[in-house]
Amino acid sequence: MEQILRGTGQRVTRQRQVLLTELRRMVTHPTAKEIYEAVRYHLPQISLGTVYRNLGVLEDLGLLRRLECGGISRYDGDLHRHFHLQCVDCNQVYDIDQSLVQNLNMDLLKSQGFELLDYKLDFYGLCPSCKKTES
Amino acid sequence: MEQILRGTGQRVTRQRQVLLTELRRMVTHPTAKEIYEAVRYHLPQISLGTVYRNLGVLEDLGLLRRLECGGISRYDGDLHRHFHLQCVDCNQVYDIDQSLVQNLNMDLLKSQGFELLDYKLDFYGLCPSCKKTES
DNA sequence: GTATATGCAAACAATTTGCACGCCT
DNA sequence: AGGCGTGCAAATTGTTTGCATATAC
Repeated sequence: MEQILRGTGQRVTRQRQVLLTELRRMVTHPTAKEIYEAVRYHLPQISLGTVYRNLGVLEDLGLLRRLECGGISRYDGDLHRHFHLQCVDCNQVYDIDQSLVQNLNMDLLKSQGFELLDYKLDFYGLCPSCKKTES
Repeated sequence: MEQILRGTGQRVTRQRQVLLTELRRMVTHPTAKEIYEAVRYHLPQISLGTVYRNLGVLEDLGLLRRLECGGISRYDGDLHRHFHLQCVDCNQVYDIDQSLVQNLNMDLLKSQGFELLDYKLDFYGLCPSCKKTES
């Protein structure tokens, strides 16, 4: 992270270091406020505005990913390509390994004149525990 | 639409009829406010609150789909299965035919205990016109 | 006639922003 | 030393909600 920040003329601050460290530790796809709470444990003076600003900076640099979950943003520090399943009952977000989806043929799109930069594949359904409760 | 509404004990109002008709006519994946403007042309007294309420109702009934685009919702009246490409430059949303993505193997997920209800595949990149301007 | 839907406006919640001060380089 | 980053609080924006009235059934 430090090299990437410095490479773009931006500064390595304690707030950014702690934020990314905490996000990478969390496996729950936290919201901005949840990240704020986690970071505040180490930096009691940090503000929510700084969290939002730095989430934006780190997202632009590709150091984290933002998920759109029912109108609010959640964040993911795991950069290895994978998908998500959001439970429509408890709203928890689960990781789905990319290998479950085969033959995503990206090249075809480029032939239509689009410059393809990224993609997101999201599933919606019931997680095993909610599925049990439903019945 | 009328049968589906009545089937769930809900009423067929002029607001709902015009809203869905207008949305189906629009090919631009409009926001709630854009839909409000279009509908207001026919129903000058309609309120934005009613538009939001009815977008929710019609979405729950599966009569339209909601897209999450950079923190705000856009709506799609085209129910045939297709994907979207959002231009990261002009933010326009383009339709991508499902046939461009082959072998999306949904069955594998179910074997892990999830009840799979829906999925969304979204691409991000540059549309042909923005791609030209960039270079 | 009765319950649901509407219009209006206020409330809400997530996110952004302006500004004076602080800290990274 | 200089400028980017921060904390704080206020502003903004998309969306939701309470309530009295209107309307579909």
